[in-house]
Amino acid sequence: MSAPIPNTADRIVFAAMTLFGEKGYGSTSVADILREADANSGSLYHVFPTKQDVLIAVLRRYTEGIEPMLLAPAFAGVADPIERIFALLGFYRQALTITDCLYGCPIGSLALEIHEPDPPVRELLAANFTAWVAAVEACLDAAGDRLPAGTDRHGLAQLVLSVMEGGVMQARTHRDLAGFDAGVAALRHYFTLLQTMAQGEAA
Amino acid sequence: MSAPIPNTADRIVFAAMTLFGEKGYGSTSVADILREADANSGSLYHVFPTKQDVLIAVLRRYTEGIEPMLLAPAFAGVADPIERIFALLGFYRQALTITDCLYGCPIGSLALEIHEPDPPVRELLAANFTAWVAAVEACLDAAGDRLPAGTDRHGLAQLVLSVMEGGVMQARTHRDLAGFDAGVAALRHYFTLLQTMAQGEAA
DNA sequence: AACCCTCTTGACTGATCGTTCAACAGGCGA
DNA sequence: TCGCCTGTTGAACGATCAGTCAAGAGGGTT
Repeated sequence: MSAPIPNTADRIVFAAMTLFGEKGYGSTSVADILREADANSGSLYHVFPTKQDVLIAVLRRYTEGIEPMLLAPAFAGVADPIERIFALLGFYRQALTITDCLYGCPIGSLALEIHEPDPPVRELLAANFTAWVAAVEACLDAAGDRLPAGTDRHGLAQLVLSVMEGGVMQARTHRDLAGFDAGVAALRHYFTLLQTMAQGEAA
Repeated sequence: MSAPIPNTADRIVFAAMTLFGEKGYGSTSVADILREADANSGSLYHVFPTKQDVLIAVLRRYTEGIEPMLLAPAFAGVADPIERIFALLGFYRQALTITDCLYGCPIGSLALEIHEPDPPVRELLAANFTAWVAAVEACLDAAGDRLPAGTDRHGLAQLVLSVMEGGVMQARTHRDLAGFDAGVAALRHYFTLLQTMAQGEAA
């Protein structure tokens, strides 16, 4: 378990992940990636046919990282499934706080930046959203009959994603967390009403 | 009222508005704009010091266009203030439908693409969001006591913006309206619950 | 006519872009 | 020791980028 020395390919992917998150895909040059990864262009093109293949590797790593890097830390110490959803939202809030409202969700940024993405890129972006929504939906399932019977849990999970992405967008644009917080507060209120409804059903 | 012949500056702004919406700011070259506007580089740089000033002009035009180009047509024939909000969301849905889920909200796309925008750009993006939220908030105000007393109308309007932007993002990424529709349906349900609450208060 | 001013033309610049490639380094099996 | 393979080096390439500029067109004023 000693610290593994990252090989060139891993350093490149990590550097690209950082830079794509900070500056976006189009505004990050291959030269930027090489500088950040301390590598040469030949090494990059020995592993990745094109810059887009670096993006694909980055998106794959994001997909793999959802569970260990995002859900696990966000859910740590939170047992209640509905509170887990808000803990997840709190995780993004923290990222915004730390970076002065600059860094939000890299998948959302890339999804809107890449306007006509090649099929593999679009599918990976979609897969990231799907996995995120599935994680929230699993929390809703775990909440069992605390939600009204017949609740569209998948649709509700998609609403949670919209609240997160829309909140990040507003926070970044206004350099102010208010828009993010307002969305989360309204969502919280909606969940309260849903749980009240479910209690009424039980009686 | 005969059709005015657009001058070069207007043609450039219109071309840039189209292209920034289709391909984004970074992926649109000045040469693209000149081709679309049928103009020469000297003409553009005679009017606009830099490419960013073209973006600023585009964002100004978007701000001016919110009322006549967005709200007026979306609200046409819809008197009920709460239905107006959903008519506005329907307007974006229509844009997604027409363009096969490619074209969403240009302001949202630009807001996430421009990562460290110069102050004037960021302020114009923020002004667009502010005006949009204010329009929704005005509908909520017009709904009067159909919403519970003490409702945070500004925060609720920000939620509506998040639902729109998050829905557009999901629709574009999945090339499928389902994520957009699910968010709107959940929002509709939340509004129904709020109105039920308000009726209970009245009794 | 002479002058001025606004706007247009389009070739041009230097920088930067993504990408290529011949040369080379080092470990490993024969 | 030899060849082989994986991976590295960094100069170089053509394309494209945002931006420049000297020249001129066209209309209004004197």
